[in-house]
This record gives sequence, structure tokens and C-alpha cells, in this order.
Amino acid sequence: MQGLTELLKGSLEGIVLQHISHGETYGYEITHYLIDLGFEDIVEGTVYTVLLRLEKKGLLTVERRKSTVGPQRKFYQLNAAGEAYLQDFWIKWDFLAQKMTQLKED
Amino acid sequence: MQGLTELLKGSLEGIVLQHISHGETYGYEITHYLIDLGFEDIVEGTVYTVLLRLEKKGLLTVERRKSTVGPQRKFYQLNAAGEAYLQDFWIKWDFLAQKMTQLKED
DNA sequence: ACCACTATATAGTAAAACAATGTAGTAGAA
DNA sequence: TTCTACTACATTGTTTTACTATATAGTGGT
Repeated sequence: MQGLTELLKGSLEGIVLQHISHGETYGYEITHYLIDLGFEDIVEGTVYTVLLRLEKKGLLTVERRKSTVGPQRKFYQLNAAGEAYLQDFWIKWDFLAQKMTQLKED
Repeated sequence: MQGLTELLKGSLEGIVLQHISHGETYGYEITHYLIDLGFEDIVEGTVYTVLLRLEKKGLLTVERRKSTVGPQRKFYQLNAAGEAYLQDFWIKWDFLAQKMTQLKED
């Protein structure tokens, strides 16, 4: 699906956090996961800016490790603040989604 | 609910269009409708910028009429382009919402 | 050597929502 | 009659976020 840019604003952060919460991962993998999920337009640059933002907010722990197939990978995991932030994100998302359904069915 | 700013980006346009599609209305009424709906943080300035944007995109027909309780009101209705745009919005929203549910339940 | 794939990063731009402020009309109270 | 509250629209400037384009770099195959 294309043209989701504006709708994704605000959601992408949560989407990335949620994916990381399933287990340690890194930018390149996340990018391809999102594209496979159906967010075709997502490019690497976007994911890396999200990750650096989340890191700057103190929501992730980071560890660089070698890869056998290319340059070093930067592995991310949620920390406690990240878990809390993610929970809060879902509360807001659920609120919005419920209101949207309500609006649509009026 | 507060702090929805970023999540609202991209959705607010659709929300406003959807509300207008229920019948002719104007900015001030829309603002208070949204606040009553639960989007507490929405202020008039935001709604007017959305309306002017939608108008500029050619999605609305506009008519100014007097009011007995204040200055003139600017009444909006969806035109054919607006209906099409709204339909497209819901397709994108449904896609996103479905993916979000999928992500969350993984 | 060259190319494809893997992997991270950043500078610049555009879009959208908010904050703050200004302008105006109506009506009721002091 | 002046002031206050409510109604109503609009604009300027700021922040946040995602995209575009580009740069850098490691690995492996031809």
C-alpha cells in the first residue's frame, strides 16, 4: 500500500518499538520487515531516523556486533522506559482507533 | 485524551472530512464536536488550517452565511472530489488499522 | 576490478498540528 | 455605555516527523 506517509506519522515509532519488543533486532532487518508487512514506501533512511530518535529518547539499549555478511550491526532492545512508552502508545492508538470506528459507523 | 498530536497527523484531515460528510457545517462547530468526541487538545487554529487546506485541495464547497449569535459562518460541504478523497482515506486507514492489530496480536 | 547485497548515517525538504495572537460580531450585565 | 463572555474565522511561527538523496563501508562472487 502506498501513500501512507501522513497516516504513518506518529504510528511508525510505535510500530518499530512493537517489533523490537519481540526480540533484539537491527535497522536493516526492521526496514525489510516493514516492507514485507505491506508498508512498501518505507525506506532505510526513515527507519534509521526513527531508531536514532528512540535511542535519543532513552527507550532502547544498543549493542554493536559483527556480522559475517556485511558491516557491523547495531542491535536494539527495549529497556524499561521503552516498555512503558510502548504501553502508552497502544493506549493512545486504541483510543484513536476506537474513535475512528465510531466516526465511520455513524 | 491528551498527547495525540503526532498520532493525529494524517488522520485529522479524514476525521474532519468524515464529519462534514454527515452534513453541512462550519469550523467552530467542528472544533467543539472534536473536543466533545474526546480530542481534548484540538484548538480552533488547528481546525481552521485543516479546513483551509481541504478547501485549497478543492475538496469542499464553501458558502458564507450570517449567524444570529456572532460573526458570519463559513459553511462547508463535500463535493465529488471530497467524497472520493474520503473513500481513499478510509481505505488507507483500514489498511493501517488492520496492520496495527496484526502487529499488536503477534 | 566490478557489482550486488548488507548495513548505518546524515543533510535537506515537505507536510501537518500546535501555540499564540489578532480581528469581528452579538448579547447581557454592571 | 462599557466591559465581559461567547461565537467565529484567520495567520504567523514553531516543532515534529517522514521522505529524498546521498555518502560511507564490509563481504563475497564473477
